[in-house]
Amino acid sequence: MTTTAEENYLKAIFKIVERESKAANTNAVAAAMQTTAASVTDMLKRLAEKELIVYEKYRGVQLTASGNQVATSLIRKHRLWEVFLVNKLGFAWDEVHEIAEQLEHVQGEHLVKRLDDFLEHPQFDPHGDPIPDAEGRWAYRAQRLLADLQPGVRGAVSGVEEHSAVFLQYLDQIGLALGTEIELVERMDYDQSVRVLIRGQEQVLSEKVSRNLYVKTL
Amino acid sequence: MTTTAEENYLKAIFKIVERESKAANTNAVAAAMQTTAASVTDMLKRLAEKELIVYEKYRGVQLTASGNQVATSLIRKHRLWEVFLVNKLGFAWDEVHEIAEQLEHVQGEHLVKRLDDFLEHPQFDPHGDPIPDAEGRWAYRAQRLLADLQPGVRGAVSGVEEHSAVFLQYLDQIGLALGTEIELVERMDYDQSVRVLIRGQEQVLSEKVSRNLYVKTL
DNA sequence: TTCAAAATTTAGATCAATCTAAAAATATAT
DNA sequence: ATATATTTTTAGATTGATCTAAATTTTGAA
Repeated sequence: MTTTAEENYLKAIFKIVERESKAANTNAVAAAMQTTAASVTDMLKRLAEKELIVYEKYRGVQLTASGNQVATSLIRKHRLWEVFLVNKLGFAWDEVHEIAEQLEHVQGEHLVKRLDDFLEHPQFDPHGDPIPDAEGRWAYRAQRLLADLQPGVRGAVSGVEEHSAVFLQYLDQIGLALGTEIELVERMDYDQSVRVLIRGQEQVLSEKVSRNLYVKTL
Repeated sequence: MTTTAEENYLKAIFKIVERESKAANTNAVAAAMQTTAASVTDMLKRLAEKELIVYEKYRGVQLTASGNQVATSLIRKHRLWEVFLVNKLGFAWDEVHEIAEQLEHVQGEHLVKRLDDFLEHPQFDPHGDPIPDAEGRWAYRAQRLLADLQPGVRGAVSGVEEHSAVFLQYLDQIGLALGTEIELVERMDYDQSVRVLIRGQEQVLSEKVSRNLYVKTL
């Protein structure tokens, strides 16, 4: 069927198309896959041959229905395995990406279904990202970036935009986890940093943090 | 480090050397890996280059200390994942081999340790095979083939020699699982089939079955 | 609008893992 | 002990995934 390399390309293309709302170009895919544009062109030909993508030379690439199905299933598996690693094996949220990256390619009849049952059908992964269901449907998340909230608004941390270990560890350090209540006290005109209230404690978060933190308002 | 293909060769060599108590020859490895002797020779050169095996042309192959460590770790991971699949996800014992074959190659710091903790340090996998500990030590199993027991001896099923799905399903059908108590009533001179007592019911098992079933005598 | 810069593709290699067919080495049976 | 059979290795290809360097196409700025 599809190789691991092909699957990783499909996932990368899916994410680029989702983010940019247009066909993914070769360089964007190369950057995402940490490889060269030439390698990407080769792979795109193979994926087009298998009708997993629609590829027009020099014009970028999009997923076909079956390519989309493969990518969605991979994201589903990746996020379910992340829930397993954190909730069952006790990993921290910044430690699970690389392992889930491998686990998502494990094939086996009923494996995803049984894992999903075992985990009791989680809707979100440990970073707050939605887990598509078995039919590929996505849960809608009523959340906003901390950067977009008005002063005085309260909410609970519901996800992160950036997934780097260093950012996640920083959040740990300042006592922010999924579900933590947070109130935006004031946004500084000078540098767009924000004063927030976390467990009765006032703290200052940089604009960068506020642009990478999702909050579900209460 | 080592590729998945290399790891699978090391595991195959480990098992052949264990079974035959001598260097594994090319054809035996080819049979185990379901490939050609020529492919095996190629791979042996690469593995010898990496000092994972000791390979003398035309004289067979054995594992070095580091090759042995890799193979043992793979078997440990394979069997731990099988325990996970059966005990946690609810798979049957004849359904888990292929999936564990993939899971054993997943790399990740602390993954095996955390999985082992989560499973509460099982000593045996769902087929009764011993799981080497983190230092590569094997649990000793005081078990004998049903075929080697004397009439009148009672015991509990403790493992299988053959691992095929069809054999395991046959055992399910006749009500034999790990731990099931069984008594050898009589061995027939004619065809070495055995009359056994299982949960008060007498049944006849073929010689073939008796040669593939391990019993821990009481 | 044209031409240089940027993006992309093509050409030609390389590497791991495999194959078939042929050659060489080892084992075995008369 | 020698010839035949078996086992193993070598030679030469192939495939997927990658690379660098060169050629081509597209984009956008003067």
